[in-house]
Formats: sequence, C-alpha cells, structure tokens
Amino acid sequence: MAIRDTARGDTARRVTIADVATEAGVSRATVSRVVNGLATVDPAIAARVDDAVARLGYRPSETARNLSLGRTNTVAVVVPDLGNPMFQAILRGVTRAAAADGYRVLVGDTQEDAAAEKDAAIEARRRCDALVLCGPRMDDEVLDEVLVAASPVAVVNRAVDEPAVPQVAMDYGQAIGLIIDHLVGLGHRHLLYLGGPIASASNRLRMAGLDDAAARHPELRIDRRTVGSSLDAGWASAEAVLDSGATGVVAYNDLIALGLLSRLRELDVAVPGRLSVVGVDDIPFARFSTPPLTTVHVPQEELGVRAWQRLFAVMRQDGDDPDAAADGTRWLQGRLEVRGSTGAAPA
Amino acid sequence: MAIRDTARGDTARRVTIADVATEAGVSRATVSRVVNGLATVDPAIAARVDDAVARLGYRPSETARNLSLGRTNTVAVVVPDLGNPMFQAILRGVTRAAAADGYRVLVGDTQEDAAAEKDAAIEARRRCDALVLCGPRMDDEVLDEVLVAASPVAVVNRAVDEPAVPQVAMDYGQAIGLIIDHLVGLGHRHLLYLGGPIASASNRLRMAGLDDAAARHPELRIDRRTVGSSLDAGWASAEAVLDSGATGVVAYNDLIALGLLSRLRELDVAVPGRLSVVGVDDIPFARFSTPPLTTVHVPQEELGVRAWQRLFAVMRQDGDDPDAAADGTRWLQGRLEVRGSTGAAPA
DNA sequence: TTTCGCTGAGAAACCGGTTTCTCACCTAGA
DNA sequence: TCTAGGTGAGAAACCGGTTTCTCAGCGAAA
Repeated sequence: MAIRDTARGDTARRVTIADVATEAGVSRATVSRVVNGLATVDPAIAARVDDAVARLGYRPSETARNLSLGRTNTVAVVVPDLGNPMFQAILRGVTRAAAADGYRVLVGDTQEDAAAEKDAAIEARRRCDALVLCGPRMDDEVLDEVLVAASPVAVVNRAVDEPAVPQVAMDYGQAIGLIIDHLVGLGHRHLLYLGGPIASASNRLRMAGLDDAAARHPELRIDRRTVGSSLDAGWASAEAVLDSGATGVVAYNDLIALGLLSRLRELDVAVPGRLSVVGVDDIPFARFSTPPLTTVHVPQEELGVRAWQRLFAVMRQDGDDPDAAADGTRWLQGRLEVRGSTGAAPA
Repeated sequence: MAIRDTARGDTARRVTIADVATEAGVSRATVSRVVNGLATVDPAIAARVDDAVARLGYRPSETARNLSLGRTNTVAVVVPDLGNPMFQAILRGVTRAAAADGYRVLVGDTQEDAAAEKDAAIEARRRCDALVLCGPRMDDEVLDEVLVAASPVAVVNRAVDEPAVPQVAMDYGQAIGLIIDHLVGLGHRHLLYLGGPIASASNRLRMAGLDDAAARHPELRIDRRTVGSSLDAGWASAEAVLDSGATGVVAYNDLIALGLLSRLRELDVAVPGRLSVVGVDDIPFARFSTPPLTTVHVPQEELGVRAWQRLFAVMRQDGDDPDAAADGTRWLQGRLEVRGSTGAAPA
C-alpha cells in the first residue's frame, strides 16, 4: 500500500542538501544560502535551486540545523502534574506565546515527585534552548542548582532570590486578602482556611496572606486545616468544616471549594445561608456550580504567556544585560468574583 | 552573580567529547564507547574516562547525538485545543507512556484551526521521530497526505481506512447505545440529543450510535440539535431543551450536560423528576454536580497510552512488517455510570 | 619459534546542515 | 589599458557526536 511503499523502497533515503546541490549544479553552500533567503545569490541561480528543491521535495533536516546553529528553537516546560488544570493552563499559555516567536514546546511531567524534578528539568533542558519551571516542589538548594545548570530558566509561581532569573507568580497573598475582606464585610467573624499541599510555595503565599488579613482584622478568628488540592479532598472535609463552627470557608483552590459544596448539598447545609464558601482560581466550573462559586479570578494562561515573554527577552540579549530584561518576580494580581456561594453571616 | 558568571565568562564554552578525550588521554571514539557503556573498552581506560567526565562535568550534546544517530527520541503530539480536558488527558497519557520508553513529547496546539493542522503536524514531525494526531479536524484527503508525509503517525479518535496506521479511538457509538438503553429502560420515549462540533469525527460516531439505537427502539423519538461542546453551550441550550418536550437529554459531552444542569437549577426544573440528563466522558466534575451526573466513563488517558504503545511498536519494527504491530483501529469501550441525574420518565 | 586470529583502541569518515575563507571575475577609476 | 575594489560562488572547516575501518599487540596453536 501507498504508505508503506514511501516509507521503504530502494529510493527511500531522505533528500539532503547535497542532492539538491547536485540537481541544481551548484554547491551545498549556495543551496543553503538560497533556502535561507540570503540575498547574496544570483537570481538565476536561486531560481535553479528553488526549482530543484521543489522537484526533489527537499526539506532541510531540523536536526542538522540544530547542531550547526547551536540552537533548537524549542523550550522545555516542566510541570509537577499534567492533570492539574492550573498547569494545563500555564502550559497552554507558554505553548501559544512561544509559537508566536517560532518556538516549540517540549513537555515534562514529574507526576508530583519532587525528587524527580531536578533530573527531569536538566534532561529536558539538554535538548532545548531554555526551560520553564512551573511550581517546582524541590527545595531551595536544589532549585538553585537547577537554575545554574539549566540556564536560561524562567520560574512560574515560585519566587527565587535571584534578580536575573525571569519569574512570574500569582500574588496569592493578595487574593486571600480580597477574600477575607469580602467575608468580613459580610459580617463573618470566624473563618476556616482549607489548606493545600504543604510543599507548595503557593500555599505558603496564601498562609502569609492569612497572616496579613488577621493583622488587619484583630476581631477575626481564622482556623487552618490542611486538606489537599482535589475535589475529593474538599468533599471529604465537610464534616470537619461543620464541626469547626466557622461561618465562612476559604479554600486553597476551586477544586476543594467545589468538592465541599457538593458534599454540603448532600448534607442539606444551606450555602450561603448557614455557611459561605470561597475558592481561588476561577476555573470554568466555578460559574456553574450550585450555588455559583465566589472566587478570585486568576489569569492562569497569562502566567504562561508572561513567563515565555520574559524568558525570551533574556534569551535574545544573552550575554548583554540580563537584568534589563528580567527584573525579578512580576506578581500578577487577582480579581474577586462575587457569586452565590457567599452571603451575610448567620445571626 | 553566580548564575551570570557561569553563563558567560571566558571559559564558558561547553565541554565537548574532545575535551574529555584530551583530559583522559584517549581518542574521542573511546570516550563515546565508555559513555555509552560498550563493553569493548579496557577497564583501566574506562575508569580514566569516567574520571575525566566527572572532573569536567561532561554531558553529551543531545543535538549532536540526534544528528549522528538519526533519531531524536522525541514524539510530537498535535491537538486541536490544549484547553479541552479531553486532549489534556490524551496528552498526559502519551507523555507518561512515552517517558517510560525513554521518549519526550513535543506539543503542538492548532487552536481549533483545521487549516493549520497540516503544516503544524508536518513541521512538528520534522524535529521528532513520530507523530500522534489527536482528533484531527482536517478532511480525509489532507489527512491522507499527512499520514504519508509524517509517517510514522498514530491517530487518536478518528478512524482512517489504512490498516498500517496505528489507531485508537473511543467507541462513542457504543457509549450512546448504553445511554439510550438506560433511558429507555427508565421509560423515556422522547429524547433530545445535544450535538457537538459538526466537523468532529467523534460527533459523527455518536450520531451513528443514535441511528443504531433508534433502529433497536422503534417506539422511540430522538430529536437532534447542534449546540457545541462547552459549559456555556450547555447552559444556553436550556430553553430549547424545555421547548422540545423531551423527557431525557443526551449531551455530546459532560461539559454540555453540566452547563445544562446548572441552568436547569436556576430555572427550578427538577432533575431527574421532570428531565433526565446524561453526559459522555465522566470528567472528574461529573461526580460533584447537583445532582451527580449520569454519564459514560471514557478512559481518556488510556487513549494516549495506547496510541503511544501502538506507535512505538510500529517504530521498533520499522521496515519489517508494520501490519503485525498495527492492526487498524482499536476501539475502546465505555462504561455507563448511573448517578443522580437520570430517573424514571415523568408520567 | 613462527604464524594465525582475536582483542581493543585510534584514525577517519559520516550525519546534514551553516559559515568562514578563498579566489575568479567583473566593473569602475586612473 | 591597467589596477584596485567589490561581488558572488565554491572549497573546506565546523557543529559534536557515532561508527566503520585499520592496525598494533597479544595469546594460542602448530
């Protein structure tokens, strides 16, 4: 059949630049010049070459160019979990932004194994020109090593104390502040925070936001409890939430909040009548729950886009003045989306 | 600062195999042999080389190996939309399965632009050893060209009439059959199908499933309506659903079903009392809606895993007997998950 | 002791491009 | 008319590995 024949056969060998050169009666150098549009070639000869290229169906070997040019036009993106909507959005952002600059994306998924991150990052970087590290779980010392070994690296959602490294992170502290102020404004005086993974830097940011808010509202009581980051974790936390006596719940993310909402409905707990619930992220489903979830909108895809843009800026002026392009972390701000899951505190 | 110094400086040049050879006092060939673990080297010399490698921090250039070996250990995955949970799951499956075989994944996102798919696929393939095409929107003739130009290619969720091409697809026709039988069993006699994108092959499979089911149940009336594939599309279809007079709704996917459920709650329509709603896919949220969504479980990540496995099988015996490894489409079967959104038809 | 065969390491070719270097040729100025 | 300068194309080096080819040196068999 057709497909197999082209894949094998005696003339199956790939068409190289030498074939084109022979066909057009010129040198390989000239073919290279024509293919790359260098103006220094006689139009008549260029036409001959173009002709030969078309006749033979020549496509330059990307691999050979990579070696010759010392550049792959590829960027590696390493995420802890490809199943997490957050990282999917970041990946999408990087992919689209990089495509606009002629770069492809190589993905690596460490499946939440912090120990595997270092090797995965360095390995991926070896076949790419740069690296985007998303929400790395590794500890600071290891991260520093990776930043050196895999440079240039952009880091998403984790601040590192290195101004030359392009960074973008969501300001989860600010997001938590918005939420707390909203709930306090509704009369709530006893809140419960359902926390995410301990190792997660973004959870630490949220905790710091809680501290700030607590300082602003001395009359407020904020309990904390670590539950995880999934729908199931939120679902399973319902009993503990009810036992706590809090009138408002601040969840680490929308998944937890939505899982909790689902369970509260099963238990016939009125939301927001008896309990107000807030999430973080504003994933698409947040608008469609019952009741619709009050949350903080996080521009996740934007994180990826920004990360790429700042990384690309560093790559372009490599050796010049990296600091001019990368001036430390750029914090993205959230926006409170008030929906049906929050209301006045019960009397 | 440290990071910038390593990136530049006079000794910034990358360590090559020649450096190691000099340092160890051997030839480059020998270094290559040692690094690749070819047993044909004297242990004492091998030790000297290993030593030099460690001292210099040598890491072979992936790019150079790619050229030399004529192989990149990379597979391209092209999807219509990285924002779609379905394709995310497939991507995750391919990524993890390929990683187990020592392959990395390069992602391409065509943003639902069918015209861009051909170039994207061929371009991505040029820097990879193989290609996985997910739910391609291009028409048959173009697809055939791509299959030839980018071989080896695996196709997911679209059947092509070419037995040598490894294929995996969800049997959406069977899935629809399960749903219809379920609803008929509950006494429903008038159903409405909320259809997905016209260009989508998987929508055509569902339609064929409807035809089969209609043939099995002559007393049954099935209306059809095209709405799209998003939460919003489902939400917006509620009025039309109510107007139709159907007692059961079969949605193209869970997103539509969940969007519809959300709107029905707002309109105070009892589910399943007045209307039963069913989705397809069993995305994580399906279990957490109110009421929980009856749907067909689709092993999405499995699609990616299978696609890779069959593609890899073809790659290994390239030139031998492709047909032995790839025997046409393998259809994955769904499993009905009965939850709270379906019940007896109203009297 | 001589010869044959085997082992193991280096020389060199190769993968398929890009780019520097070199030089023939053409034109313009003296 | 002769020469300096400029243009454009080919030869060759290069990117950094792998692999074939070659041959020195050794042990075993005659």
